[in-house]
Formats: sequence, structure tokens, C-alpha cells
Amino acid sequence: MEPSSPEVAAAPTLPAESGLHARVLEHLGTAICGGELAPGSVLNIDELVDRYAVSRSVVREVLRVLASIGFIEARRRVGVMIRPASAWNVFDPQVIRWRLASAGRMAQLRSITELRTAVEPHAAYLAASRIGRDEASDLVGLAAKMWAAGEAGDEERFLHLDIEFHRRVLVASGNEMFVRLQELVAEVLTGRHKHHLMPHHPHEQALQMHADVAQAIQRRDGERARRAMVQLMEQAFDEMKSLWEQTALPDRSKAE
Amino acid sequence: MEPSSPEVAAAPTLPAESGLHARVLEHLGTAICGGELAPGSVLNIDELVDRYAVSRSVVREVLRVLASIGFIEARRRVGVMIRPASAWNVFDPQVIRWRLASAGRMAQLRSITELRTAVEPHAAYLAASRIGRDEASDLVGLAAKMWAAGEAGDEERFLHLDIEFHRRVLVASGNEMFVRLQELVAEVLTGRHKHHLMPHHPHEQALQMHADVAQAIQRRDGERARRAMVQLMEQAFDEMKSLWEQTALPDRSKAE
DNA sequence: TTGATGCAAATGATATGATCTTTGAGTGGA
DNA sequence: TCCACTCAAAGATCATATCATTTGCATCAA
Repeated sequence: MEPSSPEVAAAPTLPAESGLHARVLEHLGTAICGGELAPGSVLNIDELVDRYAVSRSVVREVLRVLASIGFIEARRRVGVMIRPASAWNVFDPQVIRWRLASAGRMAQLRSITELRTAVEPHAAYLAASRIGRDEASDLVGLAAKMWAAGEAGDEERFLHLDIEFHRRVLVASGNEMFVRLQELVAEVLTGRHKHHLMPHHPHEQALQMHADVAQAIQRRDGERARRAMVQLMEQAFDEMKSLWEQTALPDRSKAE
Repeated sequence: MEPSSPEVAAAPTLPAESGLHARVLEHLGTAICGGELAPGSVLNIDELVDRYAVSRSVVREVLRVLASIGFIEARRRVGVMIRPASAWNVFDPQVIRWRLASAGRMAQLRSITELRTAVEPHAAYLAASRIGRDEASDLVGLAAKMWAAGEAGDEERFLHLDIEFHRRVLVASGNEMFVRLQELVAEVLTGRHKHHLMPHHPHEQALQMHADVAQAIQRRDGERARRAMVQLMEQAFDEMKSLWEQTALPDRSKAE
């Protein structure tokens, strides 16, 4: 009966979860992030029930989730009010996804990149004193593989290795909050790739710096690891900067 | 030693919201954070309906929220499974609160302090190039007030000024994610105060460093601002370290 | 014996309608 | 003018019913 549905649709960052709840949540979340529902505007439950043709249960459960990430506030006799961006839980992975998919993409990218710039050097510093022998070896090996992939011009492979490298450094930092940032970093890196902002042949410098970071960590030289990571971040930041300078021509946004 | 400022008692971290939803959410969240509900264990909805004597709707809405912060996963035919800590949304303010109130308090404090150590210097650096003239003046004034409060030995006032100082630096950084970290910083600082880990007379050094940070930012010397903040963080980190080294066992102030 | 097949119970997902509670706004008297 | 009271709108909660999916297990064929 049904046309053979190809299960190829494995979207990594877009689960496209089935189910009414996920569908409505996705739609409302996107709308709020995208500014289609402006802060201060008011919804009401029955209206949503009609609009999405789902039951009150579904709508209420979605609203509870949205409330928990600071998107809305439900008040009796008034309705459901959209809250300003300053109230949002900007660290919620779901919010990150929505923002990266919205018009505020560049702002989101900038924020996360700055966060990386702040955190990763310290993570490298901590990793130097906390990493295990085997992990350290793996890290050095990973940097070597990155070098190989870079030389070979294998972008795809380089991207994956890059993400894995930074993930391992964050993991080795021994701080679970840093680890959690890894998924944000991954979003940024893949985003950068999608927008073709990776040099086809990664800079020689970057390759060397990854190797430096890995080696410094293995030698337990926290200061050197930190400095090397700082350089790496500076370069990544510069690449990003050219990105949002070229893309955000008319946009002098950031209305607080 | 009741301070004579009554309206300050607006407990920002203990909303104690009335309402069934909040009550059940609070209880389950605490239980999961505290390890009373171990990862892998399974609940089912009807059981919860009975245990809390609330309706299905309330339970389901709570479960949706818990699922959105990675605490649980609902699977048909199985029940509601508690997920491991690695899946938690450790940046969710609510999660932070729960963890700070649980046995994992020290680990949480350590994580956030490390995060501060990483972020605040960079925030100071960014603030130096982004802050407005008036904001900069205010910041310097704030540092001066801190000095006065420190000299006077007014702990309470010093704490509030300290929190405000760091908040303004994070705000001035122009990065909304940094701003969001402010509430975590506030938790840490007030927590430190509650546990009597503030020196009654703040170190002369710390006072000077706050002044240095403020001045460097005003003069738009990002590098100097960063270095000063690094020193501040190092000192704060040392104080914290003595904290979680001393409280291997004793602290049991689980009071509300 | 073993593996595929299919049924049915368990359990979450969704729907529906009713009742309770809070609260903004209108109303009227002092 | 201003305060207290009333009413109704809208969310909060409840109770119940039905739908949909997963999975254990029994059945049956090779």
C-alpha cells in the first residue's frame, strides 16, 4: 500500500520525531525562536487545539515543556504569553537547534563560538592534569589522523576527526558541563561545514596546533596546552568572523 | 543574626511554587538528582498517579518536562526509565538547583566554578571592547563600593555587590550565553556565603583585583582585564578548593 | 531443535468533557 | 476618587475512555 519509505532519512540533527507532541513542540519552538511569535503576544489553549487539530492534553504538555525552557508563561485569565529572549534557556540543545535554524543563526553561531573560545583552552589546561595515559595516546593519534586527512584534502573525514578531537579534550577535562558543550561545538563545526566555510585544505597552522595541543596534554603541560588551544580558537574565531561579516550585511541587530 | 532587610528574603532559588505540577516535578527532580531513583530503574504512570495522588494529566506533564531535560525516557510497554546523568541537561537552572541541593553539591559547585574560571576572563576581555561609557563608570563605581563594604566588614552587602559586579561584566560581554551563566555564578556565590566560606574580611587582593578589572575594562584594555579576572578566578577557585576538600563528609545541611 | 510468525497483554499516547481555582476587569457604593 | 465586591474568562486539575505500539510468549513449520 504505502510507497516504500526509504529509511535513508536518517537526519542526525533533525530527529523529525513522529508523534503529535513532537510535531507541535517543534512548530511552536521554531515559531518562537524565529520571532514569528513575538515576545508579549498571547496565545490561548483552545486556539492552539484548533490550529494544530490535537487534543488539549497534547497542547498542555507542549506548553509545559516550553515553559520549562522559558519560552512562555501561562497566566490565568490571560492566556499563554511569549517571553522575551532574555528569559530563554539558551543552553538547551533544542533551543540551540531552533536558533541555528532561524534567522538568528549568525548570532547563535557567534555566541557559541565565543563560548568555545573561553572554555576550550581551560578544558585543555584541565585535561593535561586529568587525562589518562591511553586517552592521551589516542588524542595524539587523533591529531595525527587529522593531519593525514588534511593533507589528503578529505574534508568529510577531517570534520569528523575535528569534532572527535575537541570532544575528547572536553571529556578529558573531567568537567561534565564542558562535556555537554561538546554537542554545541559539533553543531558549530558541522554548520561551518554545511556553509562551506572550511578551507578545502585546512590551514597548515591549524593542523600543527591540534598536534601541539595533544602533545602538551600528553606531557601534562597544562599551560602549553592552554596556549595552543587559544591559538586554535583564535583562528577558528577569525574564520567565523568572516562568516558573519559576509552574511549579515543589513543586520545590526541585537535589540535588548 | 537576622539582617534588618526583610524584603531581601525573596528566595530566588526556592520558588516553592504552589500547584500540583510544581510539587510533583520538584519531588521527582530531586529524587533523580539525589540518586534515589537510580538510572535504569523504571517507573510507570499509574504508579505515580497513586503515589502522588494526582491525576494522569499532572503526571504526564511532569514527565514531559523531565524528558525534555534528559532525566527520563518513556517507552511503551516498558514504562518510564531513568536516564544516566550523562544525558542530563546540566545547564538547566532547575537541574543546577536540584544538584546543589543534593549529595552531589560539591561536584556541582566544582563544575560551575571551573566554568566560571574559563568564561569570566574572556567575558572581561570582550566587555572591554563592547561596554558603554556609562556602564563602565558604573562598574568602576561598583568596585569602589565593594572595597568600602569589604573594609567595613559588611558581608551581606559585599556578597550582593560581588554578584552584581560579575553580572555586569557578563552582561557587558554582549554574549547572551554568558549572561545566562550569571545566575549560576550567583548560586555559587550565595552558596559559598551560606556555607560560611567567605572570609569575613575579603582579601585585600580580591578587592584590588575587582578594581583592576573594572578599570581595565573602562580603559578598553581587554588583555589587562582578562589577566585581572584570571587572578580573581584563581583566588576564588582556591577558596572553593579548600571547600570541597574539607567537606568530604561533614556537611549535612539539607535544610530547606 | 530452531527459527519464523502471529496473537494479546501491557503501557504509553491521545482525546474528551467536566469541575475547580485564580485573577483581571467591571461595577457600585461610600 | 477610591475601595470592596462580583463575575466571568482562562488555565489547572481531574476522571475516563479509546487508540497505538511494543514486546513477551505461544504456536507452528522446517
